[in-house]
Amino acid sequence: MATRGFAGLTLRAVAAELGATTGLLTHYFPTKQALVAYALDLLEERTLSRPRRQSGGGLAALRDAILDILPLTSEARDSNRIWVSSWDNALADPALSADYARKYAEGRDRMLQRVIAAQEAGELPPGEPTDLAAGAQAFALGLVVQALFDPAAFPPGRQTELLDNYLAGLAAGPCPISSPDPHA
Amino acid sequence: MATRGFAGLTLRAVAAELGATTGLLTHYFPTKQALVAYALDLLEERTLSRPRRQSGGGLAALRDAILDILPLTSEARDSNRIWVSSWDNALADPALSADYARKYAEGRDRMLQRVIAAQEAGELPPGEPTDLAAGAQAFALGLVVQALFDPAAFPPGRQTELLDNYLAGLAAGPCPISSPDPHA
DNA sequence: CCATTCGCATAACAGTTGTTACGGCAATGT
DNA sequence: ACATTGCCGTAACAACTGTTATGCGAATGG
Repeated sequence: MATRGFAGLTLRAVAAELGATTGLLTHYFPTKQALVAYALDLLEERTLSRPRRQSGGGLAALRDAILDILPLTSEARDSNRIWVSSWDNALADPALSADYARKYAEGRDRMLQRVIAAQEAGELPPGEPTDLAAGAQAFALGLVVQALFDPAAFPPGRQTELLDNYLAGLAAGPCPISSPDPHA
Repeated sequence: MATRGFAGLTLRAVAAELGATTGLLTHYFPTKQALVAYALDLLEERTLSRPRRQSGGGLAALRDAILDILPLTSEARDSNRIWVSSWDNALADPALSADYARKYAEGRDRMLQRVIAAQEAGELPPGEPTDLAAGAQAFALGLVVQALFDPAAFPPGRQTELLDNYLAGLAAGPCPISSPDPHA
């Protein structure tokens, strides 16, 4: 199921996996889209309510948030696999696209709170925190994609190494260099 | 085509877009997978041979490389849209997955060369350049995904702003903090 | 203990998919 | 001018899709 791709996700396949038939599925879901929507909601809820890392406040909390996203375990890999596969379907439907946009905006908000906390703790230099939050989520998402396609090149240790390097750069870095001013 | 998703990419739809029928397609391609493989190869070649930004060496070159990836124009948005949509199909086939892994490894190599050049020019602090390259591509990929789902929140100006902030952090930052040494 | 309702399997349905076979039409070579 | 070749449209094919209709068996309620 997590290995056959979104295109191979057919009602009969799901029913077979459940040891049931299509009758059950059509009895509980009016349409297939409703089923996949429910399944993805369930996946999101499950991963969100999964025991989260909580090794500290400030920068460590930001690190934890990203670690909770990365495919470091086989379970997390499957989740990300399904999620990435669902992007095709989501991009084809404007309503679903808006839903996904909202989800990622919420993700950035979660990052934002931790970025602000880290800044207040002095672990991150000042600077527009929303930019840092968006950048952190971009880093996480991009690393997820690369790790999914090349698990051998991105074992858990490598992923955390890259993350720690990224965070170290953030901590030492971003003096707010305003973009070159055309008129001056 | 770029808007109907990968699942809606049917032989008859492609033929209709071409003003032809399925006979033409089956005459030139033994199977559908061969067609999409050719189409994606063509897309890759076209975007790779597209006029690339070249505003300078070192860090500016790295910036250019990422700008060439981001969906800053409608054309680039369509390319990225198709590319992201193809991930579902690619993840379902191990051989295709390996192909994609190779492609992204090549992308990291392109980043790597520019990272090294920037380091030699003193525009980036020393540190493992392969890590920076992987991080830069992760940042680019993740920003692509977020921008595709929420174009309103990530207009071109916002994307370049985030990129410049990221690069500024890189330039000021990464003093090579080795990860905590267990035995010492 | 019987009537009723509900849950779900069975089966049929129309539509679409990739693929294959066939035939005509135009270009080409002699 | 004629035969031949290859291009490609037409149409058929089997397989499979989501969805709908039907019916049986068990649980439920009086």
